Amino acid sequence: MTNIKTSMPKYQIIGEQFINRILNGEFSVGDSLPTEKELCEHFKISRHTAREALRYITNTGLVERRQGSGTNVLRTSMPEAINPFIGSVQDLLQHGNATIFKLDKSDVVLLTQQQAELINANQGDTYIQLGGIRHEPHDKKPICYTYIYRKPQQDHVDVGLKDITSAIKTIKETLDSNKIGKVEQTITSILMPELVANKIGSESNSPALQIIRHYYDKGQTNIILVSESIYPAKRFSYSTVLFPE
Amino acid sequence: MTNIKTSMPKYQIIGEQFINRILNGEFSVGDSLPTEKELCEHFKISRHTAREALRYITNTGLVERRQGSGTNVLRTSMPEAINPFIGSVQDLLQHGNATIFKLDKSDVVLLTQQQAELINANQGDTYIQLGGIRHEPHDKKPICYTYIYRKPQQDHVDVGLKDITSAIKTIKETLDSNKIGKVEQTITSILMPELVANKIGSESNSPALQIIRHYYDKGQTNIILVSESIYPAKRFSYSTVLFPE
DNA sequence: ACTCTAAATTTGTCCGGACATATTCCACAT
DNA sequence: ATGTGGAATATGTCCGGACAAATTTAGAGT
Repeated sequence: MTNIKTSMPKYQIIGEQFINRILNGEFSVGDSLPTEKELCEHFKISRHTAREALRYITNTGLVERRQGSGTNVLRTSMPEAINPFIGSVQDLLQHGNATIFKLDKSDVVLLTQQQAELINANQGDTYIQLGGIRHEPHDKKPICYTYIYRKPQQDHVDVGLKDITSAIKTIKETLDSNKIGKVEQTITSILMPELVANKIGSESNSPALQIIRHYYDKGQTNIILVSESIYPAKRFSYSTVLFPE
Repeated sequence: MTNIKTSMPKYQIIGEQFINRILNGEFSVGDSLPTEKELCEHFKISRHTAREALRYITNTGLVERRQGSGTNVLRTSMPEAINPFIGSVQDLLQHGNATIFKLDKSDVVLLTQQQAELINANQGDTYIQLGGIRHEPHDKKPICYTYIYRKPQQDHVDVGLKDITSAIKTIKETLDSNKIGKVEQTITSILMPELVANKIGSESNSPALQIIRHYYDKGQTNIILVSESIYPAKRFSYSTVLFPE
């Protein structure tokens, strides 16, 4: 699966090539990559393009460049992608806005025992369930699969969620930071369900992070909605910073 | 404190300027930064330098660039510099004090590739490694297995850790709350290693939560020690509450 | 064998230009 | 109003060149 797309820019083609060679063990830690000049001559490209290719590789964190010295291999495996520190509701929503949510399904369901436990509800309750994939912006790489649950409350939000065309817009309006009192968040470890694995291009039964969030209103008593997100652990982890006092 | 250093490159000076303006609230989320052309004209620079400046800003994660559209503000605070308050270090230590840590092993080890990646160190480095089981005080059921890593620093802490009889006391003293500046915490999902599974009576290869904590000193530059805890997901999850700022 | 210096190497910064591609905007037709 | 198409705008890719700054290498001298 090198690349079907011929439309990839030169620097990216060359960059990907070296990234793969590093990951495949053709370069060891400490080894030097070709210099800009060597890349120019070998690939018949301008120095600018060679530099862009090396920058592309550097951005993965696999190599390091030092003026006067060259480009050296730092690691031979992809560093884990770490999600940005989320410390407040604002951070959470900003993170949501910085990524793209692609709706996959919209249903009204009767909660199974398992689902009910997850979202602290009762088995057999009727809930609106949305499912979707969260992507990096302008990148096809999926971040996670997210289910959104909402207890029907016979209001305009219900109507908006049930209609696929307005569902995302409705979610964004509902999760406005000045409508939210608090968010309870529970993180645990599960095995990637096959259904989700297929949709986000991950491996079934591999370790996965499951983050469940309960969004409460300003009064902190009513649950606005509940989300369940499943992240492949190979690519993502959850980081926080704690300060004394 | 604009810059005493006149040796900063143009793109960086301009980039820093806009980063500060974003952090100071001069731009809101969704606002557009000047276009490349506008930067060129305003600062009398080439398009290349303008692009480098915008790339410099983009690398902070504060803005996003889209072809044909422009440069838009994604967030107005530095992802790493936020003051999140998910729980305090005190809470963490309190929990630690309320449980019993039973030392299982004490060694000086050369870090494997995997271990080095975990604790952000270099492969082959010498580290003091402690392993132990954390119990509830009135319950024999183990909570988690914890590894503690410390880079030898030729001080009394080293000596204390290496001696089994004083190791636990030394850990408690070292992690005294008024010696700690911050704790960075990373949570991910793994499969329960067989070695750990046996010791805490869990199932091998079942989903597990792995929490890695980096304890920094008051200056927030030196790592005092690193801990890695493995929890069986069937029994434990990690919960936090987020509030609006 | 060693040190110091100068040259060569390599990346960093900055300028100029050209065309490609994605988005936005507006006039025009429906 | 609606939407369709093309112009204007904005970023992306790629080329050429020049000099600066850091590092490495090689050589001269002791």
